[in-house]
Amino acid sequence: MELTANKRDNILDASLILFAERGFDATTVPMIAEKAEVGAGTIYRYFDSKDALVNVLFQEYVKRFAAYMIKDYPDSSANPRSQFQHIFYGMIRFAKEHTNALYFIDVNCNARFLDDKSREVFQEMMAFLYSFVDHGKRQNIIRSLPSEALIAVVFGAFTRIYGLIRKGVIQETRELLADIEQSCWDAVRIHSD
Amino acid sequence: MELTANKRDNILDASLILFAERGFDATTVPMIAEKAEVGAGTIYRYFDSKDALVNVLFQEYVKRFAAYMIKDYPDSSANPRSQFQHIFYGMIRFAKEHTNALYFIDVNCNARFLDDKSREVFQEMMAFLYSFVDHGKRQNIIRSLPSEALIAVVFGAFTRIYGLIRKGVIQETRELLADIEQSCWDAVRIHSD
DNA sequence: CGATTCGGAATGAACGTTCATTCCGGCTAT
DNA sequence: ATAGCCGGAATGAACGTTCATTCCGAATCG
Repeated sequence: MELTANKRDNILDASLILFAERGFDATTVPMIAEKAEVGAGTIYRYFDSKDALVNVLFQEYVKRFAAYMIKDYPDSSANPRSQFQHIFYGMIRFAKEHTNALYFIDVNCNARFLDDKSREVFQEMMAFLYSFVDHGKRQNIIRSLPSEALIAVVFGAFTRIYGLIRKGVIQETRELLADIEQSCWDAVRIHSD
Repeated sequence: MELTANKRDNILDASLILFAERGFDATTVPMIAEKAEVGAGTIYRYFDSKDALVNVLFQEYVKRFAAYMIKDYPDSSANPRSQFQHIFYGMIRFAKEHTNALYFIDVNCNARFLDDKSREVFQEMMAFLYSFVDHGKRQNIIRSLPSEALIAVVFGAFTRIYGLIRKGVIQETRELLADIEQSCWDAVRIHSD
């Protein structure tokens, strides 16, 4: 039982690293098998196909990502500034622990191989972000731009930064992250000056 | 001669669309041939390999992108605010005319299939942006974050926005673009309030 | 308690398919 | 007429997937 669960996890872990490093199409099943230290056929004991595998992986991590942001989220009586901070630090915690997963989600969230379930799980996560943005816009604290655009700005900036951290170009320090958070907030908030 | 140049261009145009839509690995040479309305073998009359083709395409468009930003760039006596605006509107002009190319460059600027020349051309473009950021930091107008991070924030936000425009999720209006420009500037500048 | 049987998990060689690339017969333009 | 460009069938490598076989621990029997 232990070993069984372990192999499945080994396959998922190996896939995530390879998909993040090389992309889905450039990763072959034998590559995954080698990294997971299982036979190529074993992968098909746990997953119907390479496509099914990537979808399981995607859904798994999108759900976790959403959980990081939603956990202890200040309710709608809280001010947008602290809600933003909560979401952003949730993203940071996820990114710290699952840097490859963040990159994998980011690159593949519109990929052609995603099935309906994967798209649905992703949209659920986005719906949460829309509700936050709309709340802030109603209070005249967040810029009145399309919600998609505001989310794109923050998400784009954030994933890029973690791309640089992933590659070792910049160091992930508390100060840097605090500054980036402020920078992203300044991008979406309405300014008085 | 006319026809010859035309075929080469057809191949490049078809490749750009397909690489942007499906990605490099999921685009086959016969697909390119069909879209370009040439035989598969003809592609190899103009390019050594699929890899060589994608590198030519990448370098071509990175150079054009850089040209859009650098043309009429205000010299270092100008203030960073107007320099930023110039760069940003250069990016917008490029993105408007070559939306697929922007997406293609963005997604593939770290791809494993890029050769030394492609990386060099890309780095040249980045060097220009570094010099702008450093200039602004020295004048205490731009946040003292790593230049890579500041560029990533703006670039990440910008390419995401054009991703949405490309997909038709949001409309590309003069007002939206002006707001996004302001939003990105607010992300990198030092605030007085 | 050791020997034997058993069943499902694991394997990797082999399969059909599809890829990037080559090659050559025919077509075009002069 | 013919030189050279062109197209698409041919090719071999590599892909995702399958399946006959091996392996291994638990259950059963003597």
